[in-house]
Amino acid sequence: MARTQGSRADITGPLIRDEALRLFARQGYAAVSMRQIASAVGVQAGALYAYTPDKQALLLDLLESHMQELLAAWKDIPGDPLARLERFVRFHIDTSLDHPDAVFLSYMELRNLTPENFARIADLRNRYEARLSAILRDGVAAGMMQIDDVKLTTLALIAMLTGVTNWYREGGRLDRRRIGEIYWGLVRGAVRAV
Amino acid sequence: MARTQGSRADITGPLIRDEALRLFARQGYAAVSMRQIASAVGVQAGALYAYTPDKQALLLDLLESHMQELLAAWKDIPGDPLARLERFVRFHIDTSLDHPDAVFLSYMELRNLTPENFARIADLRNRYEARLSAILRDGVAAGMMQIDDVKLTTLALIAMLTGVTNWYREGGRLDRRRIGEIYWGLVRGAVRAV
DNA sequence: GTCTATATCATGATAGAC
DNA sequence: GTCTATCATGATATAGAC
Repeated sequence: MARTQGSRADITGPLIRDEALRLFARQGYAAVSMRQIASAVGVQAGALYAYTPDKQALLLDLLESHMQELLAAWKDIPGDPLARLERFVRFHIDTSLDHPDAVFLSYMELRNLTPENFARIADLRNRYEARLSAILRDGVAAGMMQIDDVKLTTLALIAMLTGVTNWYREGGRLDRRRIGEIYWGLVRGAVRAV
Repeated sequence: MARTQGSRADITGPLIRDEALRLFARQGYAAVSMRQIASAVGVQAGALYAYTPDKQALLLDLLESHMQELLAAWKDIPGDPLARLERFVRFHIDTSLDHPDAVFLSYMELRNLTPENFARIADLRNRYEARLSAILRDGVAAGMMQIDDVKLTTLALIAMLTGVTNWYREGGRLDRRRIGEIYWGLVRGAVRAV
């Protein structure tokens, strides 16, 4: 028995997520219509509702799976806090540049989440920040870093690293490896591990 | 001769700008309706159009005057590059905390500007960043700082400093002076001026 | 300068055919 | 699973009275 007209359930779902992420990041959640997403996917607007109950659930899904992926991807290693910090810096930059749209969404569209959904994302974000805080604390304890305030330094460093997505362009003046080196130099100095 | 009904031209203009800034920052440009702004001001939606030709012009006006104010407020001083850098750090943090909504808008709603309007804001932003780059270059020339890449370091530091608006809450654990100290410590280390 | 009323259009979401 | 058609709502912006 042949499929019904134009059914492509296997690829439509991921496509909706991809296009929604791209459009939300470029124009903002509120500025993007369901018709616009549907058009980018190549279906009619009504078809989207076979995959998501509503627009808000689509946003939550994008943010939540990004944060889950981020948490799952980072594997700390035992040993020298300085080596762990360098790995974190390069990991965070690489991941941010691999998923610039998701990173942008994560910082910009939290306010468009319902309070309950916001709490879920904030919790995931806190767990990620705690990974960096742990490294900094260990570095201080080992006498290898000098840090006035671990919590503030965590937030400051993450803001600095995430900022690469604001200006990085593929094929630009600096490649990723070089960017990682420069930022690692800044971070190493900031924690007085020169 | 008495004024016509409810006319308050002297205060309505600034009020519209204040409320629009507040609402745009909290909900996003696209998510805020002209009715919503009017309601916050205490007039009907139609009255807004006596002050702005349209919603886009209102956004441009807010962003442009914020950047102009920022540029006008920063006065560099001759002398020790390190002292100049410290002043810049404290200035940027204080200004960001004084105008958190405008700072947020400046980073967030550029994408909702028309290309022409975007170019105007980007130009102002570049001029501001150039102020910091100049200090860093002087610091390197004087042998007081070690910086791999002045342009990148400029962007990294500004992203870090601006990040305070993401978590700062009036009356929180740390006051502004202490925050300034901590960030200055991070910056001083990052440029190897320990 | 502000109000009321309205023109025009786009939106999120749903119903039912296939 | 997708389409077409549609409902109900709310958007920007304008016109004309006061």
